[in-house]
Amino acid sequence: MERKWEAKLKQIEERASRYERKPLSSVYRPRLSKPEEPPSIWKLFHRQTQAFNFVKSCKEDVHVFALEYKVGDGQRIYLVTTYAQLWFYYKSRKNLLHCYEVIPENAVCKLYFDLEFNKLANPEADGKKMVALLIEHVCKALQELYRVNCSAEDVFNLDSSTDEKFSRHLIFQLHDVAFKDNVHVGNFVRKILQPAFHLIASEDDDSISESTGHGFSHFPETPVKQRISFSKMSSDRDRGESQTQNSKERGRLGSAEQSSPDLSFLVVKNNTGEKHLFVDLGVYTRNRNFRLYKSSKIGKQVALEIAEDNRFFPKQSKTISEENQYFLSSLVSNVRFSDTLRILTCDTSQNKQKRVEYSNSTNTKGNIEGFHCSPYPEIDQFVLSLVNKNGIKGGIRHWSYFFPEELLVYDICKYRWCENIGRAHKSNNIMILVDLKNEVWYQKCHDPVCKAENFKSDCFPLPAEISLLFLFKEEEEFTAAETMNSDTKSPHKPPSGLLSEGAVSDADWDNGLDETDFVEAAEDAELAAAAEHGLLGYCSGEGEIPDELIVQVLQE
DNA sequence: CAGCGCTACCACACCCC
DNA sequence: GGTGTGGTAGCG
Repeated sequence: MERKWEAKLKQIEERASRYERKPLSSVYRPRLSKPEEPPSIWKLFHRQTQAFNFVKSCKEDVHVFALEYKVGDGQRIYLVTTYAQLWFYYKSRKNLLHCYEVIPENAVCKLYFDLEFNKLANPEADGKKMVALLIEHVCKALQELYRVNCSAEDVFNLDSSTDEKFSRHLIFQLHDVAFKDNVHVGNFVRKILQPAFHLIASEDDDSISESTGHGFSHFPETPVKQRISFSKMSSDRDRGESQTQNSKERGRLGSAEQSSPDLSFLVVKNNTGEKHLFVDLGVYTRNRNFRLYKSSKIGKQVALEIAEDNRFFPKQSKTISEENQYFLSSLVSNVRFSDTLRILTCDTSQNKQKRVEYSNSTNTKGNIEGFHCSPYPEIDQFVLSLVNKNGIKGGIRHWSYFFPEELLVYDICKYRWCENIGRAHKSNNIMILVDLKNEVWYQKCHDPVCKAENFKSDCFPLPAEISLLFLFKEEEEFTAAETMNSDTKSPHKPPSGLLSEGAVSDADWDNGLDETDFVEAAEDAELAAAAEHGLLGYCSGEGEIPDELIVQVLQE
């Protein structure tokens, strides 16, 4: 949502400055293109958002490419055209020398890797062998996690190495299988490379050989650099998950084999001697520019060419040249549509947690926690009503839910009234505890004195409407969780316009709908159901709620 | 006239010991 | 010293 606002704002500002520079002529004359003209689409934009807006307005199957045009500062312009037309002008390699595919955010795409290491800093590294081992590991993971069969023959292997640098792009050509988008690809890649992270976390050089073969028992307590994307909030849970994942993997690989995949071959040194992974994890961001087959970086001579050890060979075609086939295969977001296309997803534990928070609590064994608002907005409302008294507007700083006890613990901010001392604490915050099992609430606090005597206020019954509502909501959430589950598990067809071969209809454009909206709509279904009862809570970013809304809820 | 999307890093505030 | 936050240089 925030992203959309930012993008919209940026667009508006951009438009404003454009009109200031070039005001509209007094008479606006729209022109129609001649119907007999062949469809030729070749449009350049200075701004990526403009390029994507044009793509959306286009009936044809067009795509955004980035062209480097100034040496040094990596400045790019954006080209919108079809794959066929780009290839027509591109194939001669006389112009368009520094082209990048823009892998659109939220677009279905292939599994891909950017691999590199400094040859001088890693004189003993055998790049080809490392690529082969990586492919093997990835194929195994695809089989284990998604039951997808593939081998090195399905991996288009492109080389862009120099004397100093070993550099490869791998683009997986899976049959009837693609990822939901490149962020999911990144999640998948990080997940399957997890065992390698602890190898680079340690400082001493001997740890590589030492730690291999010991399996996963030496996971570092602190998340290493690459895992920074996982939030602090979910790190414990995430660690737990990776452990179970690892033990599963251990089981599947069998006891005869090593207890865990040996990924030490992925560890390389950069030119300052620091340990890094052979796999570049920085290429799975939104609208990532990925260099095209036969393109070079501006200012450099080396283009991406088919690697010596490439084992992928496209199908022979009478209408499409072999080179064109390779070109099309190299495009990450060129996913062939089929009725049996499977879309793979890989959420981070952060995203998973979001789902868990709003789904049936019995699905999860561990306790959950969060900030500002819990999965029970009505209870949040009630708690907020308790801490909004005498002109003091308290808020929810943090909440935790303990499953066995069915206990919601709210850390309150700003409001510090303590029943124990009969006044507000000066520097310590209080807690409100909601016991869902016994349908009561009570107060405790962080004050050391109160803590020492294990102070707990009297229990007060929860309002009947909250207890009742809780029962209702549990039922709704159960069904909602079920639907969500089947949705994510079963391979589903994305809405048309999402696939690279489908065009976005004008209707979609007018509605401003995109794939994210569909997903959000589905996830909000249960909240919408709650809203129908007129009791849905309301949470601002600050955890503060308009008074009139609280009143409304309490009256009901 | 005009790139984009991050992350790593730093400075700083705040809190609690 | 631990932890959160806000701003930014610089990387991919």
